[in-house]
Amino acid sequence: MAGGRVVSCNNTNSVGGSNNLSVLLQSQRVPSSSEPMDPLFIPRPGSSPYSFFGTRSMVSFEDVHGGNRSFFRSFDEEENGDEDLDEYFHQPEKKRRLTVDQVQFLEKSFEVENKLEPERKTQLAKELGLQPRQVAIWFQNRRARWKTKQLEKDYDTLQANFNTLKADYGNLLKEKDKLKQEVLQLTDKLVMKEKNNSELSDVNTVCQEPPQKPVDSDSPRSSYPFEPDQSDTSQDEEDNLSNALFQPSSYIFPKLEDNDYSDPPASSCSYGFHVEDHAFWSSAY
DNA sequence: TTGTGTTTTATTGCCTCC
DNA sequence: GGAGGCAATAAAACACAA
Repeated sequence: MAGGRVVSCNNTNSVGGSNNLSVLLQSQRVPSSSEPMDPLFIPRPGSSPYSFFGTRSMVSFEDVHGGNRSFFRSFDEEENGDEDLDEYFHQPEKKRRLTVDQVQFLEKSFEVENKLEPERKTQLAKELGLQPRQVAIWFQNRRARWKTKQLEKDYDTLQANFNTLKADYGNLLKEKDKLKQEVLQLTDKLVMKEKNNSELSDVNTVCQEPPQKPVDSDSPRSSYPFEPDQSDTSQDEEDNLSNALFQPSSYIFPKLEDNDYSDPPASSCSYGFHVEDHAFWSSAY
C-alpha cells in the first residue's frame, strides 16, 4: 500500500501545473474526515447533509453558475479572481476526486446494495451533487474492487485448505507405509510358521484322514487374520503389494469353489500355501 | 524536486437481457 | 436496438523515497 492516500486539508500538492485556484480547490475538495469542513464548503439550504457542491467534474456548468454561486462568491472575495476563474473554467475537464464524505456516503450505500437501480442512482446523484453517470461509474469501479478483494480472499482460503489437505495426505502416506511394513513382517512370520508345520507333518505322514471340505463357519478364509475386507479392496488401488498379498485366488487361500478338493488331499494343512505349492500335493501323492 | 508505484476516476468495447 | 454490466485500459491524483 505504498500508494495509499491520506488526504488532508494540508495537502498542497499541485499536480499537473495547478494554479492557485486548483490548489485551493484541492485542499477544499478533500477535507480530512477528522477536521471540520472548510467554511467554503457550504451546504445548500434545504439540502441533505450529504449534498455537496462537488468538484468541477462533479458539478455541471449549470450548477456552477446557478446553485453553487456561494462557493465562488467566497473565492471571488478572497482572490479577486475573475481572470483566474475564466482561466480555470476554460481548462480542459480534468478528473476530480470525490470528497471523503461523498465516498463514505457511497460506501454506505454500496454496503446496503451493490447494484444501482436507476431511481437510486438519480437519488444518490442528487444527494451528493454528482452526475448520475458519476455515481454509476463509482459503483461500477467499486464492484470491480470488491470482486478483486473477494478473489484474493477466496485464493487465501483455497491456499489454506490446500495446505491442510497436503499435510493430511503426507501423514496418511506415512501411516500407510508403516502399516504396509507391519503387514509384510507379519505375513512373513506366518508363512514361515506354516511352512515349518507342513514340512513336519509331511515327514510324519501319509495323511491319515480323508480330505474334508472346510465348513463355512470354520473356513480359513473367514478366520484368516490378514484377510482384507472384501468391500474395501477398491479403495487402495495404488497399493499393489497389498493387493497381491491379499489376492485370495492366487495366494494363501485359494477359493474353495475353484479347487477340486477330491483330488489332491487338501488337508487342513494345505491352507495358507500359495497356489504354486500345489505341486507339493501332487508329489506327495 | 523528481521518479515511481498505487489508487481512483473515467472511457471504450463487448456482451447480455429485455 | 437501447440500457446496463463487466473487463481492460488510460490518465489524473496522490504518496513516498531518494
